[in-house]
Amino acid sequence: MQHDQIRPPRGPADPQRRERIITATVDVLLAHGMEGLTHRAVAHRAGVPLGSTTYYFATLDELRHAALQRVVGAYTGYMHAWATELGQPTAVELAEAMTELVCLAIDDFTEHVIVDHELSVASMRQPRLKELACLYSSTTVAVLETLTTPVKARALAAAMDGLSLLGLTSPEPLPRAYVETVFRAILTPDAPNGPDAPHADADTEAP
Amino acid sequence: MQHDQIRPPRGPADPQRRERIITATVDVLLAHGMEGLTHRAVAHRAGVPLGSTTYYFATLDELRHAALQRVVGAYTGYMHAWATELGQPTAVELAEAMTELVCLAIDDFTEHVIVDHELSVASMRQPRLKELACLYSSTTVAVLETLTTPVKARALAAAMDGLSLLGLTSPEPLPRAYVETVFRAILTPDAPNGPDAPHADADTEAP
DNA sequence: CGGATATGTGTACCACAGTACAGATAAGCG
DNA sequence: CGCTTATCTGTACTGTGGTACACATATCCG
Repeated sequence: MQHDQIRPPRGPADPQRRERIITATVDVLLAHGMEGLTHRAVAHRAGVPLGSTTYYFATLDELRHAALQRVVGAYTGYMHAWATELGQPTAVELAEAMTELVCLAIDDFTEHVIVDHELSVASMRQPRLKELACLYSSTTVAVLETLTTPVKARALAAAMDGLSLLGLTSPEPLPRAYVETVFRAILTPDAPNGPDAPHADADTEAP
Repeated sequence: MQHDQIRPPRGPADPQRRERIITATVDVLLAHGMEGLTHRAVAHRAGVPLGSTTYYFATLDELRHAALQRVVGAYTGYMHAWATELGQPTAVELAEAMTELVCLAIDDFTEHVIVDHELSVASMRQPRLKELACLYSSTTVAVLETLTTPVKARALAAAMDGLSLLGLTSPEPLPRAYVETVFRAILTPDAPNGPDAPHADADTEAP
């Protein structure tokens, strides 16, 4: 406190250490979920001493929050890019794209989606997580609203969450046709499709 | 082992003790979630000594499983009764009934629904819970299939899960109109409703 | 009624994990 | 080059919680 120092008193030896800790935290979350997130697991993963994790983040809550922020950020970024690439799809195209999206999420981004759901559920009992969970859910609706009408966007968003939940819950993989019929039911009027008569391959029993 | 005893060697002093422990476990789950489920909390709640909880259930997993079974059972029972009472609704009636159902779930059965979601999410990392989580999700679809076409039933089920997730996640209560438009989007063809032009009051921003 | 056996419980052990903090280390300055 | 000060880390403390298990208690049979 001598010279009214304004700049940070000293630069840290490894300026990326904080970042690496967050990254490691995300990795631990993906691998073991909220339940498995511990200071020690993060420290091990990041290759830093245990003390570092509490040095850069006062409490485990803070650390978790920082990591979840990054996860949600990845989601919002991904979704915006996805929508941009889609342009102005027709109803059928959108149904197809959403099917692709959900199947990809379940198959290739399993851990990410699981963490997203864990965040949502955790936010139900921990108000401190509400904000992030809301950002997540509102992003979906906001992005879909650029592709269809507001009402359908809501329905699609809800269905998307429900389907990914189902896909990750059921032991067998969710049939692609199953997913697609749901989105078509929302996006295309009954008439063109036949009054709901299911496609031959779309009638697989719900797992 | 003297007389080849076949009947259970002796009746327990309090034959309802086991049941009371399960009930207490459910209560703890409702109040504090999976995270907060501990032997001690259950014992306290049930008014039994700590040892009892491990006496009747070898492990915490077992206890949790028994309690979740009861929660899911309550859900399936409720849903079947709900569908029975509905009879053969029109599309509009069904949309209304589902709106009522979701709003009621969020407002009056909050803790129950939260536990349901906790079960679903937990089952993603714990295969031992898959079976129960599946029973839960498949019940919804099965019940709805008695009220509408299979494809719409799936869409409704997915949307229902997504909406309750959203309702429990968002800080402000989910507007009733918001919920209803989603179900109407699935259940009623575009034409009669106007091509998706939202109702005046149904356009509340997503929370 | 007394002993044998099933039934139930209080206590203690152990592992895990969040966090505090005394010290170690390194950077700047005179 | 040594002192001061900020930066970092190893270790230890503490609370929590699952589970084991030695004892207590109750039932039944002879």
